[in-house]
Amino acid sequence: MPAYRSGSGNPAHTLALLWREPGFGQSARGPKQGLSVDRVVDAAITLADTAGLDGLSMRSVARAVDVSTMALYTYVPGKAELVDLMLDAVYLRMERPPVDRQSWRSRLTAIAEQNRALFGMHPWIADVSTARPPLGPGLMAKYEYELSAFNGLGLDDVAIDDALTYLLTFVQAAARTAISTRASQRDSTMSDEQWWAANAPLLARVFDSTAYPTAARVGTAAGAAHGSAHHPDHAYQFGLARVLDGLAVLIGGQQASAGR
Amino acid sequence: MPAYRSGSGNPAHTLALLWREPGFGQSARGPKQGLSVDRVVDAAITLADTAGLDGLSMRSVARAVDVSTMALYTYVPGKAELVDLMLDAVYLRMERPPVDRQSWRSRLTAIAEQNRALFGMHPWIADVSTARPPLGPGLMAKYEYELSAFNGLGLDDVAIDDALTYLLTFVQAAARTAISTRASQRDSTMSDEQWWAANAPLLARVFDSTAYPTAARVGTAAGAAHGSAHHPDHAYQFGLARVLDGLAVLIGGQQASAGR
DNA sequence: TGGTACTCTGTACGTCGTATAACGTAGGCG
DNA sequence: CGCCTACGTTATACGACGTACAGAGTACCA
Repeated sequence: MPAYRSGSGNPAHTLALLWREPGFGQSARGPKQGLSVDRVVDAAITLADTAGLDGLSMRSVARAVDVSTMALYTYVPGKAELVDLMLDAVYLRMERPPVDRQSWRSRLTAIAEQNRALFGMHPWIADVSTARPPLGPGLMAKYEYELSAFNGLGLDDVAIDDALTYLLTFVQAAARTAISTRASQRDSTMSDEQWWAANAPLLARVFDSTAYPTAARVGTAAGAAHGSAHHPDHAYQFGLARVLDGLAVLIGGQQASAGR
Repeated sequence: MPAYRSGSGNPAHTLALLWREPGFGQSARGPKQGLSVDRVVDAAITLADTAGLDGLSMRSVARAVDVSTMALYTYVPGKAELVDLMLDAVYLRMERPPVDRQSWRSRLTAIAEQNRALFGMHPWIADVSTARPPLGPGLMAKYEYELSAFNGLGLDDVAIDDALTYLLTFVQAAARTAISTRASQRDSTMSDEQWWAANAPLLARVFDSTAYPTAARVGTAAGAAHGSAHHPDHAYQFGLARVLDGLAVLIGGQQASAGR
């Protein structure tokens, strides 16, 4: 899929749109606009939530808000900028409960969970390019909030940014796995278990398990341990524990919670 | 971009293709095939390396091997399966130097570096869905090899699989960031620094830095520390250190290497 | 020496983002 | 009060995409 994300277009225009600068929604002369940027963005988010970024087409958005396709281009310069606006909009709407929890582990776990929930509601986010993020009010609020979870840990500003980036990168990666697992099941009429089951006998014929003894042993063990169904969830839980343990070493002092 | 990856088609057919089962390249009757699956796959890899998965079209592959577009479909059932074959092919060709290094940290670092190099040579891999991997000889060899780095650490089979998955997921996520940063720079005529510079004054007008004090402070510090806000290389180094520290806790005994 | 199973080609369909031009509307100015 | 003009909106069109389908040509087997 094309890496839909602006950076492309005029940064000034995109920024003005993100912050809903006046002078972009209305001009003196001519007919009034029948819609608003927000209506368009909301419709697009709703569509993308069920169809994904590729299923999201300018035509489908136009149909949803009941205008011709090209009318959208008076609200938004193009699909890349629309995605920017969608992303900032969902960022802005995230819940941000107070972060006064005792331990930093529970604070960071909460941040991770909130982001995981976001990917759950809006799977298309996982496909949005992360370079050159939309510098809108949503991203700012999210960044400000998440940084606050790192207060009082003795990290300097640069380390705080690094640590947050690390945490969020992990959540995004885990979410991508979960999403693509779901997507595979959805558009193949075959469940994951059925797929592995369908492959097993053929694989047995073609695959010399003496040639790859460790792979055969570990793969079998891993497959048996979790029916391959909850695999993404398990990977998230395992990974988050590791991420926190890794950060614990950076933060120092705290004793890590071992065990799997 | 559509999530090009099979699982879709007939698993039997895909598997047979992956293992180059005889009976798929040649049939008794009719004209001989002028090409081979390998020629098609190689051409596709070369194209994807420079144009990405979206720039890779069946038409362009056909042009590269000098046949009509539809002739490809006698070698490969469709683009999804072609991508499966490409992925397994580059896996198979990875270097696998002996892993007898002393410390497990250097072993895992080597695995990470090899995968990072793979993403560097074949950026399109980062866009390939990870669910339902191509169960071909390349993946098997890679899996077998990478598992061997976890020998003798006292982890059980399930934990080994979890740990490897965790490591590889991290490398992929870091690679994605690096790749999309490069991509942004490539197709926007504006360097990352220029883009941030272009945004800075506009942002200053629209962004109330008293409303987001932490974000302003940390963002500035991070931006100053390394020339722009997103530094894929730094994020990789920072992240890998954290990943290893996190696994150290799991493995136990070893003292973690603190410090950033 | 057919017949037939196969390879390969060209055309066509429906999708996409968006450029372009035509049309309609309504406010500001004479 | 009425025209001009800037702007919203629409329909059409272009070139890309993956691939279904029908036809043409080829070489083995009976």
